[in-house]
Amino acid sequence: MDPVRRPRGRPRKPVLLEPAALSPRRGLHDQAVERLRALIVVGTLPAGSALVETELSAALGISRTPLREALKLLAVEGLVELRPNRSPLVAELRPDAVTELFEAIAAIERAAAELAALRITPAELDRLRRLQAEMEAHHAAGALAPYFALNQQIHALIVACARNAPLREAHEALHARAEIARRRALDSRARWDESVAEHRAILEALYARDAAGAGRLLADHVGHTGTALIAGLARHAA
Amino acid sequence: MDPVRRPRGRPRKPVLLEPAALSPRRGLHDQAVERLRALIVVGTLPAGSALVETELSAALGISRTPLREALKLLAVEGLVELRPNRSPLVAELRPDAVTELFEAIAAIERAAAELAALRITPAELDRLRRLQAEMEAHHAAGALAPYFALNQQIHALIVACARNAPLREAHEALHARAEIARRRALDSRARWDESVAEHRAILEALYARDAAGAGRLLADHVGHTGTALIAGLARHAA
DNA sequence: TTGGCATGAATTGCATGCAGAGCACCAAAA
DNA sequence: TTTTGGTGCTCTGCATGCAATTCATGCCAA
Repeated sequence: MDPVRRPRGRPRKPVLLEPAALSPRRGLHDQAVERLRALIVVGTLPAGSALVETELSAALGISRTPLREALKLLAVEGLVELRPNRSPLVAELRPDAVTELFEAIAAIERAAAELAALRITPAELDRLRRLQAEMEAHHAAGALAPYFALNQQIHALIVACARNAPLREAHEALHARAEIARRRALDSRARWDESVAEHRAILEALYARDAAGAGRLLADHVGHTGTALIAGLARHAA
Repeated sequence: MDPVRRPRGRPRKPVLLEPAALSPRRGLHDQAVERLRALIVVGTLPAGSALVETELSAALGISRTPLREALKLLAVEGLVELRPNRSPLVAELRPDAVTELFEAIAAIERAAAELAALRITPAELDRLRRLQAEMEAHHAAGALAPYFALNQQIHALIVACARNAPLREAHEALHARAEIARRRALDSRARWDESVAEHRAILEALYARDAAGAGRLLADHVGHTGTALIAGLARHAA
C-alpha cells in the first residue's frame, strides 16, 4: 500500500492564452466550439485562414484531441471547411451562400411562426411584448449592438415557442453564419426602421394567433433582412 | 529480425484503378459515422443501449479517437445522446419526437418544393417523372423495399432541386431519424395507395411550376406520412 | 436494518507519440 | 527555361497512456 496519498488535484499546467476561466463543467471540446465560433464570427479568425491544429490547440490551451472534435462540429455548422489531410479553413461566406442561408432561415422561421401562433402561451406573448418594447427603445436611442441582441432574442424566442426541437436546432445551426453576415453589413438606417415595423406586425399576428400571417410576415422579414445584408455586403466589397 | 518495417495497421489491399468517387477513402471517423448510423437505423444497436467506447471501438476495428469524433457527429444528428462522463446512449425515439420530426421535415420540404418549382430544370423534371413511374411499378407489384428507396430518392431530388445547401443539409440531418420511424411502422396498405397518389399530385404541381401548390401538397404529404407512422408506432407498441 | 461514507473498478476525457500524406524546395534532365 | 523526380519538413489522422469522474460495493455506526 502506498503510504503517500497522491494529491487529488490535477497538475495544472500554466495556460498561455485565456484559460477558459471558470466555465461550467462542460468538456474542453464543447468550450472550444463556443470559443472558436465566437472567434470566427467576430472575424478574429478571418475567412479563408488555415486552422493549424498545433497552433490553435496551443492558443486555446488545450490539446489537439478536443480541438479536433470541436473543428468537426464547427464543420457541421458550416463555419469551418475540412479538407482531408490538410489544415481546415475558416469557411468563406460567398454572396450566393448568404442568399441560400437567409432563404433557409426564412423557411424555418416561417414554419416556426406558424406553429408558435398555435402554441405560444400568454406568458410567452407577454415576454415577447416586453422584448419588443425594449428593442424599440434601443432603436429609438440608436443603440445598434443591444438592438441586435434583442432582435436575436426575439427570433429565438419565436422559434422556441414552436415547441419543435429539430426546427430549433436547425435554426441555431444557421445562426452563427447569419451573424457573420450581419456583422459585415450593419448599416442602412432605413432598413433598420423598416425592420422594427415588421417586428411589430409579426407580434400582432402572433397575438391574433394568425398562423399563416405570422409565418408569412416573419419569412418576408427575414427575406428582407437577407437582401439588405447582401446589398450591404456588396457595398462593403466595393 | 525483420528488416522490413511492416505497417502496423491493416494490410493495404491492392487497389487497381478503383474509382475514387465510389471509394472515397475517407477517414475512419467518417466511415464510423456511416456504419454506426446504419447500425442504429436498422436496430442492431437498439434505442437506449449504452455505447461503451472501448467495446464499440474494438467492434469496429478502430481506436477510440475516431470513434469519439463519430459519436459527437451522430449526437448532432440526434441519433446518439451524449452524457458528460457517461457512456453515450442510442437515442430513444419518443412519439412526440416523431411528431416534431415530421413537422420539421414537412416545413423543410414545403420550402424546398416552393423553391424547386421555380428552379427545377426540364431534365430534373424528367428524372422525377421516371422515378415516379418506377416507384408506381413497385407499388403495383407490392414491392415495399424498393418502393421506399425510390420514394426517398424522389424526396431528396426535390430538395436538391431547391438549390439551397442549408435546407438540403438540414433535410439530410433529419433523414436518419425519420428512417428509424419508418422501419418501425411500415404497414397500412391504404396509406400506401394514398401516398402514391399524393406523389402524383406533387409532380403535377412541379410541372405546372405552382410553387405554393407544390409546397402545400408536399408538406401535407409528409404530414400524412408522419401521422400514419405515429399510428403505426402506436399499433406496434400495443 | 439503514444511512452515510470510504474504496475500488469501470469508463470517459484529455494529452501525447508516431506513421504517413501533402507540400515546398531543389537538382537534374529535356 | 521548363519539367520531372527526389528529399525533407510540416501537419494531419490515428493509437495509446494517464488522470478524473462516476457508480457499485462494502464497512461502520446509529
